[in-house]
Amino acid sequence: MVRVRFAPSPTGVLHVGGARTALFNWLFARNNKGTFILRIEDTDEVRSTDESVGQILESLAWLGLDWDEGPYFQMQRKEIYQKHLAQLEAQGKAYRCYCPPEELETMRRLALLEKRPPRYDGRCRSLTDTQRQEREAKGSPEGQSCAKSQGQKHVLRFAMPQEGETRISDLIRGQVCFENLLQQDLVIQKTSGIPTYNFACVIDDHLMGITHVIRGEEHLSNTPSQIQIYKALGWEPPQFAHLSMILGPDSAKLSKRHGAASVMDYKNQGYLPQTLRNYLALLGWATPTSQDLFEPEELIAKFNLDYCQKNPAVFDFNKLSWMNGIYIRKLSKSELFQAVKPYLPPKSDYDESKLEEMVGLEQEKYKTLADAGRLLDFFFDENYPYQWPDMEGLLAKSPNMKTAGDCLKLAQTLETKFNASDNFSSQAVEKTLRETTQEYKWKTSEVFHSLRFAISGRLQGPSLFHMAESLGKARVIQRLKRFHPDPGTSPDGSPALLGGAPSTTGFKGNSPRLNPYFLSPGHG
RNA sequence: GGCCCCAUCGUCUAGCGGCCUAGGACGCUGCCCUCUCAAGGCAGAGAUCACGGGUUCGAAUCCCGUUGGGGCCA
Repeated sequence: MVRVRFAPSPTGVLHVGGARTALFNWLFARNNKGTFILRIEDTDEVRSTDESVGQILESLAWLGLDWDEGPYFQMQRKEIYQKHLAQLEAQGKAYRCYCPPEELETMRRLALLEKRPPRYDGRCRSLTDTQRQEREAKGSPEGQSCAKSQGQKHVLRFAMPQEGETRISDLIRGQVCFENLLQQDLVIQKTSGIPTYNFACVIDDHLMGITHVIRGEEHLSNTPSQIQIYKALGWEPPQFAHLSMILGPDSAKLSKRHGAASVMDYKNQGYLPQTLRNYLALLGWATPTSQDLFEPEELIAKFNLDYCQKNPAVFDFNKLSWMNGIYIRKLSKSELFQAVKPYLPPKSDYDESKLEEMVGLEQEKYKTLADAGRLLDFFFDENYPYQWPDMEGLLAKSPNMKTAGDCLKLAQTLETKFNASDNFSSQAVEKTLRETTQEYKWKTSEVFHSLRFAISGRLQGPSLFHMAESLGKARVIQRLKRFHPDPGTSPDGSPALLGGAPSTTGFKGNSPRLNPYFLSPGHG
């Protein structure tokens, strides 16, 4: 029976590297009909926070990675570690070290200076009983954690075997060999009495019956020490699988610097959980056919540790965006609307069904949900500007429409026609437009683009007829009245060349990063 | 500094001794579709498989070394 765990330290947000580890564990468990356990490794009493625990749980839930057991908290299991710590000490497999932190620091510096590996020399290992009593009496070390109430006068170090080697049969990397003599006697219990990460991890993995430890490559170097602890306790180590790292575009470890590093960053920027899950699965894992897109069940069915990649993977924001577009297009209109809603202006004159219709018009263009701003802003802003260079561009491409005045005339014609008709469905709008094209003997594009420009201030947008229908007759006519393609014809006489009055809604599309709606969904 | 890991198009990767004149995907370029932008379809550019030695009839694939990147000790 497969039992795996994800064991984050609650010292910050859940990063994509951690999320990928969680995902692979989860996939492995589900694929093998095994158990996925969540364990919070909060033994770093200084840096661990409840807030971080909350964020990690929230991130996992958002990604849809549900756990079968836990969360367990290591700080609630201190007695358990205590027992095994005492056992090792009694058996002489661990010893008290009284070296003060400053002394260790000096030793390390000296070692580096002499170009030796900066490892603890094991000087406390061979202390006699009398020497030990002396140290106890003196009361060192004086580390910060020692100052705490239950501080002890020593740390406990694990006595690594001095000869032989430790072999790891890694499921991804194969045989990896470490010489025992080169491993240092690592601290397994701090002066505070709390076990260190490496120790608590071993105890829990054993006691929780973990069969496969799937974790990041950064833990590979810790593994020989951990294996020796298993042996000292008379336990069989689990199987190990060390996943390659995830890097940023500059080949450095992925971090905040690269734009988004935490799972919640991606959520807030408008990525779908199914996108991130699918994309993360592709970092360091691939099927023999290099398949890119997976249905959730398919991913579980096909997941296999044998397909894991050994070399590190660079996180490709481009591909993530492409994939997000794919998943956004797969949403139903109402799902899309619900997802995009937090990115829409908090208030507008449109009712829900109208909004849903508008959101759906641009479904194939979203890369992220936050694109709603860029894509739909003109629906909400009656004071959108007209840019003269756009008008010029329009004229340049129009053999029949010679001047801005011609454009205005067309707008007036359309205004009259729309006014005269009761039907303002997209079909009716199209009919009117095509008729007008005939009458004017212009190219369809000349007429269509002119109307688009007049009623939205843009040359790009959704299907013109549907866009008009969504805006509604009254609004379209109002916008046509407002249309002023050049300064001479501006209805209020103000210079219209470089755009109209400032936006009243604050919902402007060209610089989404500056707009609060795009930064935080759920605003307002 | 020591130990450990890694090395195929810009990126994610397929490949596990002959099917490879190296396949797919993102991105890029062009064409088609089209009321614009997208989406979609088609085509194209892009990798002397890090380098140097071996082993073999034959190597991207196995071995050794070098270089480069990363991790741990921190």
